[in-house]
Amino acid sequence: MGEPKIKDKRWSVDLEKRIQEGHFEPGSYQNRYSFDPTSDREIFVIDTPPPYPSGTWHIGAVAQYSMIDVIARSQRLLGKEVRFPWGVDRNGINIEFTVEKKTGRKMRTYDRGEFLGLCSETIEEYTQAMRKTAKRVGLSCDYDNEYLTDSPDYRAISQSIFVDLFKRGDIIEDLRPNLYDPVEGTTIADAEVQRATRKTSLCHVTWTTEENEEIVISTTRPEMICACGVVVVHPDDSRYTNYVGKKVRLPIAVSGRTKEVEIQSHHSVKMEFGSGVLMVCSFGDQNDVSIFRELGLEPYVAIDLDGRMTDVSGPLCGLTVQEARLEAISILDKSGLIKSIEEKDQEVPVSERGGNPVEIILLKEWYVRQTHIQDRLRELSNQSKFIPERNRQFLHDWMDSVSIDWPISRRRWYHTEVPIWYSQDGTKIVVPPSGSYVQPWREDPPSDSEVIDRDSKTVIGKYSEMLSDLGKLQGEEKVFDTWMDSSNSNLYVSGYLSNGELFQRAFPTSIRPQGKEIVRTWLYYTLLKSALLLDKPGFENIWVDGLGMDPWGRKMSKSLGNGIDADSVLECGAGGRTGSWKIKGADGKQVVLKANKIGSECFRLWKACDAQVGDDFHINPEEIETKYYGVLTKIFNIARFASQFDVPEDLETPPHLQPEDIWILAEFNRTLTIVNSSWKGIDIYSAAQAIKSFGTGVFPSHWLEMSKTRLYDGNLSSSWALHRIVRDLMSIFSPICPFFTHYLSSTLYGTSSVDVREFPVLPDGCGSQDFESMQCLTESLVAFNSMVWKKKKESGISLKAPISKIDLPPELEIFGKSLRSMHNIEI
RNA sequence: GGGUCCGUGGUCUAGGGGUUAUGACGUCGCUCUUACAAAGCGAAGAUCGCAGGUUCAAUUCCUGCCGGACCCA
Repeated sequence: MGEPKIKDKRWSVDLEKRIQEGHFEPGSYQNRYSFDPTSDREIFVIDTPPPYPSGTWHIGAVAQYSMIDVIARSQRLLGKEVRFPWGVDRNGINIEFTVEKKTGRKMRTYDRGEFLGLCSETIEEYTQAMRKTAKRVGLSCDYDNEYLTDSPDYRAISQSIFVDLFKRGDIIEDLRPNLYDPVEGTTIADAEVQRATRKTSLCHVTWTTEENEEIVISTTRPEMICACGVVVVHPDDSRYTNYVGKKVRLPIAVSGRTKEVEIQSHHSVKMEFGSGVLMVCSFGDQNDVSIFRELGLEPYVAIDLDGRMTDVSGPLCGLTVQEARLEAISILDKSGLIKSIEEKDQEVPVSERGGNPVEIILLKEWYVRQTHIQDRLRELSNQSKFIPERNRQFLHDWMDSVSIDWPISRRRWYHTEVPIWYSQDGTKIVVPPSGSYVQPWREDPPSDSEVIDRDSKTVIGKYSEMLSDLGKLQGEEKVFDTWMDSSNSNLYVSGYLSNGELFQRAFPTSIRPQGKEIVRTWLYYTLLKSALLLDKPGFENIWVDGLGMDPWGRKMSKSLGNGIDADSVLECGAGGRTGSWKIKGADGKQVVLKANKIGSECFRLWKACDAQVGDDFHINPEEIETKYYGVLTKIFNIARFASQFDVPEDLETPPHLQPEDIWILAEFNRTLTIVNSSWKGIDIYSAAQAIKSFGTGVFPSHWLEMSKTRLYDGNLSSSWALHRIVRDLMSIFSPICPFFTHYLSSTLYGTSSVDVREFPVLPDGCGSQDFESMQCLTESLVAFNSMVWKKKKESGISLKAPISKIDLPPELEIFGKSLRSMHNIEI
């Protein structure tokens, strides 16, 4: 016994930062956390969500990410060889928007190469900031092998997979109606469409039949009359039975098409909407598209790629959609054909990224076929374990609603290029060899490229040998949807195309951790890829967490003004600074939240203890501090207390143990069992609860108080139990609070808890044959101690004052000496 | 319109067909007892959203409703 080896009197954010500084030293960091693909240990690959660098990293996302780190560390503790990659998703329209905003110039006013340079510079700044936050929150990623989705390396894999799927016929090109954002000039996928409520005018327009009968048609889109292919009524609607089969004249002039359309019946018409008569235009909305397909009608292209009306629209030609709508109303009004106009709230589809109203336009795009494989995909996905199980439903719901193929090409720039060149006559296609990254819009194919027949998709020769047959090549200008890149992440991190031996061992990827909001995109597309390429499930486990919400239960977002930046929470308390956050409360008024100290360890502990996986979690810094900082202080001081007693030479071999110590080892053993099975089952919450309740409850309050006399007397049994428990407690706690436990275990025992690669098991000789009977005493012991404490309180005497007339329950007589000494009981 | 989750002391939360419903924060009282006052100990505080139903028994299961949140059409 002597002075405590731990000098600090309490845990602090400054101490945490000091520990962190030493932790990222080159060398020691790699030894701890790098991944050895040739290891004999069981391989555990985590398909981490590559975050998109956008300037600030959201506290909710960081909270989620810190739990992925807990998974990584706990699997290391269980002895697995863990690959915890650090990937960054850098492709996409977001960074293009950022650059446009920063420079005040639209993308298309730039030279393409110049614009890419600007994007890449800007995203690099953001990437650096993000990596810093990742380290600050303690993510034990393999930073040295960082992957970027816009690197030639990663893009080469994307392109190779594209070529592979293309050769198999799973990727096709076709002219189809597509969702299109005319403002940003690009196709978008179903999954990227959102709904927005807008005020629209519902016009009731008078049309006349060939027999000069009047019929009123209600529409919110009079500018689309030029694309009308048919007018429909409900088959059961007796008001219009007589009209079916007749022809009506279009009420606005058109050019280059028939001026009349037929009235037909269709079950999709809502009789109670407007007049109950519907005009069906090519590509007015999704329903129009399906009716056109069903009736085999000839579509009219009314809107061009710039969002302007085409020739077919006659007097509206050249106007934007918005202008054309007003002009159409004005023309109809002048002809006296507007019966009335109603202002209505309408839900309109808008693009997720740009917020622009979406049009449906006929375009030649590339598609991944997906409708044919849904049944198989469901079978395969059912082989993965979902954590929690109920979140499987999100995937099933989405799969049920998939009805068209996935358009993967985009008319943007900062993305992976579609790796295709077309021959001069358009009948042949040149594709690059596997493993190369190409930019067809500015370079020629590599010499070892292949030539493929465009229709039959068969390889017809080598590019280098067919130069003369191809004529002047035309490089594809389109790029991939970003999900086309990020949906390869599991393949990439498991060694697909880069390390066949590893891939054999590592696929299906051990776990996919992610948020529930991207089930329909990232998860779905990844599973689709794995199914198409390998006919295998993508993952063994799929861990789907909830979302970070504000303290009032609303999703954090910029527009609501209730977002919190991650760095501000992690730094709160450093240098004694108080953190302060102004956010909008539930009533729209600004609320100021304050906390004095949080840091990464407290933050991680909070997330681990406070929210079950899959549940949305409320983020309130005040609460994080008040609920969890005390827990750290408590455990810190237990270690500090222990540090004043010499560590027994051999912590592997117990001395002859006394009943008090067998009892606490029994309790600890129960905790070890729970934590072990929780880590195995990727149940962070249960592990955290078990550790917290043992470490702040029965261990310090009852055993430690009861054992002080023996410890100060140099009793070996008690000091062995104390140190063995503290040491192993640090190990099992290290996945949640790595810096905290690293510091304590290194200081006390000379070995770090974060280096433990085997889950602790109590050695023989701990009296395990008595564990069961000892555990039965816990309840009685706790009750007895409380009774004495209460009695002293009621008598108004201090806890160390002597007390008499206290009888021990007979079953506690084996702890008699300790209890009498603890409470100063006089006989 | 569909799906998922949630409604338990002032606040947050655990649980789950059966005698006094878990824990934390806050509140109040006491205590600086050789780890810990950025702490400890103790106390008060809940008819478990509402209405039906199943049952000997419901806060727990079922149905409906009300309220909140998220996802989707």
